[in-house]
Amino acid sequence: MPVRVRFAPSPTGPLHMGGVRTALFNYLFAKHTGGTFLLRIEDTDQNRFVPGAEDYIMESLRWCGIEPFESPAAGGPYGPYRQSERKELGIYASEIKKLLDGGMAYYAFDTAEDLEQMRKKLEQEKSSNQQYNALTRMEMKNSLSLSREETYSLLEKQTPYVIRLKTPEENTPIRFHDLIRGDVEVFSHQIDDKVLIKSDGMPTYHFAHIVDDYLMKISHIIRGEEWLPSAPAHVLIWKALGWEMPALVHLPLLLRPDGNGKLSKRDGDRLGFPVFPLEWKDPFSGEVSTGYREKGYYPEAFVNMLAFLGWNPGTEQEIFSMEELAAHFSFDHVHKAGAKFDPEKAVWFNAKYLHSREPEALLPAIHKGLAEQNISRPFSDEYLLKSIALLRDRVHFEHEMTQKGIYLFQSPVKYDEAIISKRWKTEYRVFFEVWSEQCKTISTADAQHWESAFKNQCQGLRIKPGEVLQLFRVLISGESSGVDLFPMAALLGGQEISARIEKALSHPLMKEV
RNA sequence: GGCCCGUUCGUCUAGGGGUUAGGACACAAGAUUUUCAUUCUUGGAACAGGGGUUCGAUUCCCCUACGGGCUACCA
Repeated sequence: MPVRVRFAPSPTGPLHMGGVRTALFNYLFAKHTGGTFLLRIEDTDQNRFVPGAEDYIMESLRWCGIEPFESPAAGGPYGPYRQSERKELGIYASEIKKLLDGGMAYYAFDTAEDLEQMRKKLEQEKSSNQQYNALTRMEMKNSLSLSREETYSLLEKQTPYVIRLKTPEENTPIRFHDLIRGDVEVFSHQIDDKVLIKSDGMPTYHFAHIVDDYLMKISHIIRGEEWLPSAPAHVLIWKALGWEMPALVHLPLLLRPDGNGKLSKRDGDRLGFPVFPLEWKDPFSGEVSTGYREKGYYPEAFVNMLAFLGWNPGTEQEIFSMEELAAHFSFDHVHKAGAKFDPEKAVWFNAKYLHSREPEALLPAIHKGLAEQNISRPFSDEYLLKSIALLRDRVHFEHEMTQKGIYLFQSPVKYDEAIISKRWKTEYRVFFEVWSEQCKTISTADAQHWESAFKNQCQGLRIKPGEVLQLFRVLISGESSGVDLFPMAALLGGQEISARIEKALSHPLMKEV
């Protein structure tokens, strides 16, 4: 049986990184086995529909390089790929009729108030069972508790109803196998009579996904662990429909970095990291949430990081391309426990990718960064390449090269006050005046030459290099730390260095101290 | 409350009846002959607890504790 897997999000908002990881594991498994990965939109809840969410999901997957072979946009042989459109085809209606006719599902007419009352009562009784199921349904208003005539009359009067799954009357064990968790057993009285068709005529997730997975010939259901508790009910539905079940795979959850609980949007806001792949603007509130893309992450790094949340290759290799990931992926190496997300490791992954980029490949990023900082002065590629060589390994993101290394492209406008007040002495003024003059005469781009010239002068004036080294840096860059000092001087050139020193020496900070 | 799933350094994890319990992130120290970063080296740091089974258990079984998930006409 060929492998066919699906990612089935509902368009109720932006896809969060946990969802992306579920999509990724589906995709990797498909690629690994030579199978098919498809995207199905589960939009059966009309109340929660959010405009733009479906496009967001598609764009997120595209950015990550997780392209579905079949989808609402790409089409495919098992369409349509939106459940709302499948409903129009009458697929769910014909299947639910089989269940109704076979006595495996029934009509229920209870109102919201009825249900609330039942739950209250059960809670007051401290009953261990608090569900609408085999133990309680005969006390409710449905086609099982009502006479045939009463039921017909209610239906004729167009009384709102739902269709529920009829779980077994006896408390029988339901067993299933999960590729990650092994055998799981639950007793049927623990399961509720799940609503299969809502009063608006739409199927619920529980019913729709089973019909669609069957019709789309899905071989493996790979989804988050939050679905594990309802899996036994799904087993019952599969059996009632008389279909062979796909394999079940429940992935561990992504947990918040601190404390406990599922990763949520709030954690991102609070701890300052994105939880969404792409920026998202809420169409109702207008609230904007940032994304990994907008924060400057490479999609490759993001995917690599995500893959390692709950999975490992069993070796010590950590950097994997999508192809390598697919080649090595297996559920045998998926961890059972939830994984706490560590934003710092995400940064590390990005830096790792950045540091292995060829300098030439970083040219566009530098141009973009300079434009963003309104620096219009043209630089030669040679100059830019040398700057990249100096900057690349000390930053974590492309845009940081022109932010943290802005002094390579413009003369500093302010100086690190703390370091100046700590180190500056009046007698150094002479040193730097002499040094500035000397710089004018240095025309070489050889960093070694610059270093020995600087040290020679220190010796001549009986000053230890360590005393003035950092001041030299502050004078020409404004910063107390930065790229290698003498290569930077060599890059900027004698005239520029001299000009910057003179400009700095006329600054009030250097005058008054 | 009930049910299900889980538990190896702070975090992500490897391992699996006999190991100096391995790696990565983070952290600390040292080195690159005097800044900062990178890099390199080194270091501290873990098998939740209690019972079994066994010559031997971190590894297998049970219990407890703790954590998480689910408990909607949401997915």
